[in-house]
Amino acid sequence: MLNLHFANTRKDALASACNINLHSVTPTGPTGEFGALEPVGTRLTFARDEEIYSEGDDAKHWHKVVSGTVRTCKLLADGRRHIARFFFAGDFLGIEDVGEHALSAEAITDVVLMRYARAAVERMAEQDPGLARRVREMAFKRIADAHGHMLLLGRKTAAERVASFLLEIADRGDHESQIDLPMPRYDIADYLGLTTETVCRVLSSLRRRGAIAVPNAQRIHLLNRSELEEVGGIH
Amino acid sequence: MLNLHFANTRKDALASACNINLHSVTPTGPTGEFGALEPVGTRLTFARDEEIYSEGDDAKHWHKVVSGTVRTCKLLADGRRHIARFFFAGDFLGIEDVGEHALSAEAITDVVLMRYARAAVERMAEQDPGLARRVREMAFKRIADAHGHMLLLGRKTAAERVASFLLEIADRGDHESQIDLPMPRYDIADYLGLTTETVCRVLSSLRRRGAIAVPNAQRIHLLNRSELEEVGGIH
DNA sequence: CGCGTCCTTGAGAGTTGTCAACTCCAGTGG
DNA sequence: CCACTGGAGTTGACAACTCTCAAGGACGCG
Repeated sequence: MLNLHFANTRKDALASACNINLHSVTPTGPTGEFGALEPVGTRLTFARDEEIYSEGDDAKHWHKVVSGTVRTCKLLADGRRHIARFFFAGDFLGIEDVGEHALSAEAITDVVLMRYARAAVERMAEQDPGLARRVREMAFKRIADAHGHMLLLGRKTAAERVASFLLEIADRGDHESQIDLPMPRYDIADYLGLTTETVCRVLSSLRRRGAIAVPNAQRIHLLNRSELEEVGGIH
Repeated sequence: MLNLHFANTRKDALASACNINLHSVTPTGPTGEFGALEPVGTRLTFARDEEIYSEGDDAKHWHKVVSGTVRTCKLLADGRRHIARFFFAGDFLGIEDVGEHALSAEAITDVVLMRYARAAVERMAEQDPGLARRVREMAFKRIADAHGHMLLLGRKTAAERVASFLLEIADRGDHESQIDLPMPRYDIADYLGLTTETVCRVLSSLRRRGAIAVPNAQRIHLLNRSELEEVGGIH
């Protein structure tokens, strides 16, 4: 049952510090429906495998992913790990942590983030009912996602979990049937409550069945979506 | 892997309909921090095993539990079930369901609820930033709880899950070391991602180890909290 | 080109699920 | 009042899915 994943300690000397640029506006455009936040944000970059914040840190900020991929995770005392969610460009992280962070956040790839002071966001929400509503609705969406994931973790088989995962990533990505997996297999395993080996075996089995193609470890083509949906347990 | 739980179809003739009393104020006092909602609520009662709402129904209302216990659950096509949460007196349910309910809600015991029209709550939240903030914070709390439960489902052993469950219920209940389990074993199993048999076996094992006493199936005494915390995986 | 990390596959072990039998208890009806 | 009944709870024997441990292969980076 032990599942130790040691953080990769290799760090690029250039990027090992968190480079804070005081540009107050991101060049990538408005923050989705949260454009009002733009002026109060700070731009940050993190290198691959760098920690963005740690479980137990004061939750003074929200972050929005500008580019790259982030994971949030929780650890048990003996090192067993669970990944709560993957965050891609445009996703907000840390919104639910009120006093201190309940999860740690780590950069899976090199990452660019916008950082917003929680106090400032709260202040704006007190003034702007529309912003407050959008925050509520984002939180509601997260709860609904969590319910789906709990069903997956509590009741789905390994094959169903992996198939559901591929469909989820495909839905969140740009291409309908071609997906990019920036995270290693053990991250997928910790997200799905499995081991690396089991994830690999299921992927191989799906490949042999012709449901997917795996040109390289980071790229997967969905060849037969309906078969995946069948394996994934049409909810 | 099949885990069919057929709803108990026995219903008291007297209580089979949902009795709507048009009293607009509950006699049990203010709605926690949501006292402002009181005047817009309606009182309802449901009999044991009655459905309060179903997955897919329009989510037109919030509910607050006045007395009794409620479960919210999600089903897979073949009947496998997951219980997302148990709701006791004072708990709100359905807040996260925006368009339609993502889970169904069922009465575990006879239940009294207050029902609030979602539209009215939204309208009040637009006017009252304090209410909006309390709703946000309740949602954030639910997300944090869900993260803890996902860690349990994804990475804890059967013994750890049951021990964590006992501690959770004890913390949410009135007594520190005496807990009341209104739900049957298969509800606990579906909450923890286990089977009834495994839940029973772990409880028996904890009883033999002297960590708990089980005077009857619905009542459990925590005799050695620190041992439970150890088994439950501290943190 | 060599090293390290990640990925993949195999063999065997272990935890939990499945199936089955029995007990317990509450509610029911004689 | 008590036997009957059916669902829930408990326990045992066995099966199976997933994990563990191990080894080899692929790929990227220096």
